[in-house]
Amino acid sequence: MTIYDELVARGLIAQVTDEEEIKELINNGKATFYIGFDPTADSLHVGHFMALCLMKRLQMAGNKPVVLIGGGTAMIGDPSGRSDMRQMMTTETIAHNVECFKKQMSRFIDFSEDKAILVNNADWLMDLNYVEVLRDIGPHFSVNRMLTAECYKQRMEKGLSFLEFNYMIMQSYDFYQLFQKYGCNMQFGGDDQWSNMLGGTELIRRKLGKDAYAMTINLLLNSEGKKMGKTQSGAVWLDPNKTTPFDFYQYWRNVSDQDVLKCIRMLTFLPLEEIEEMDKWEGSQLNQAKDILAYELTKLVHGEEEAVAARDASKALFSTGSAANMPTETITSDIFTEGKVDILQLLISANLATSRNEARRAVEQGGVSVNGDKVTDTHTAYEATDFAEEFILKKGKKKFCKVILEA
RNA sequence: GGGUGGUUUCCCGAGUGGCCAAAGGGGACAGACUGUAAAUCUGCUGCAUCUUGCUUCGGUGGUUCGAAUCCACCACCACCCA
Repeated sequence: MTIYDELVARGLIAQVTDEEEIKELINNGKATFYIGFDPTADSLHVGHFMALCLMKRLQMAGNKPVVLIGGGTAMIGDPSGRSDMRQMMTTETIAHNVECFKKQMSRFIDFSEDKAILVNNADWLMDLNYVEVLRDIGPHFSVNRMLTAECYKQRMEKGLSFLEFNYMIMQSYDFYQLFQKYGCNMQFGGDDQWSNMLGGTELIRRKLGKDAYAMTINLLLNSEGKKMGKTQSGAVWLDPNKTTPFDFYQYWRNVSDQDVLKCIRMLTFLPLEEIEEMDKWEGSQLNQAKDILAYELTKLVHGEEEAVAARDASKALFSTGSAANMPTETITSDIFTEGKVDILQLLISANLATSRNEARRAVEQGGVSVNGDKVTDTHTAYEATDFAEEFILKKGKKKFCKVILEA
């Protein structure tokens, strides 16, 4: 099976500029391709992870990846797929994020022996001269056409600033630069990037009279059409300090029935034959598939050890198993008054509630338990000696932790 | 630059002088049912010393016994005209 066919079989490919040519190039390991990542946060998230997996797959097939970190484009902010303007980021924040990205990337992509290149578009975008760029690039873009681009459509109602409007031009310029510098003839990215990417291929054609190609991968959407990898409290991060391996595991363990197989297909490296087998599973059997998905992804992102620990902790909570790998929260004795802590304060200190009101509600509604015993009285209090033994605090069905009192 | 409309609690959105911690919906959270799924039903959703109290309705000042509601100025946003 060729790499292109595999990408199709996994449901990854969304749009391509020239299917035959792209097949020819990537199947034979002749492509030098780039994917851009704007450092808009201090950690990569699931969307980036998909792109990195795509890179890895193509790299394994002999193609050469160019990782472009958008230290320059992040100064502008991509309006694609957004209904509101991005918060402008300070130069310092961007620089910090660039460093964080670099660190995380090396976990997924092999940069040794020139097998992959990492560049930052700040290196060429920051020194551009306004008038020169206008004269050089400007004539090749039609405002009329840009305005009809899908990525700006949503913004035509809410408003689009000139700053953001220029994003497409910057991204196109990147491709043009990489084409010349590194012979980079392909750009890949999320499907929301399609119009920006086309801007680049067009610019190369007009300026250099040469062909370049673009291909987008499907965004990971759940059955309700919403982007996956987001929780109410924000993105699911790859940085273990921002999303613990356990929470990461739980996120995937809890995807809905309809989404499991899609996720396995798109995100894991499991062989397709194995996946086809799972596709036959139904009903509660899908829980196994969810476990596989969660385990595989946690392993890819955090390593095998963490994946085993997360799976273990999850078993301890939902079936039987040791409490050894449970998430822990450490408290100190300064939350004690007169040698005691009440249950409400304890919930807050263990990060299971944000206010006493919220904690009280949880207790009153019967959602809180300690070591398996339901706590019904909001005045329940504990002493230091209570924490000498195992103290497992649970709020709701899925949130819990082992509380440890620091001496 | 001119005009018009707007800014309400996580989001949408009602409220135009006291009965407003603020309708309704969504989301979130908790409970029941389940398979750590979905659907459904119930409760709940500012903070706290919790049947009392305190702080919120873009910002600042003012009118009033009393303001999310009235007035002034400022800021921001959308639309129309230039």
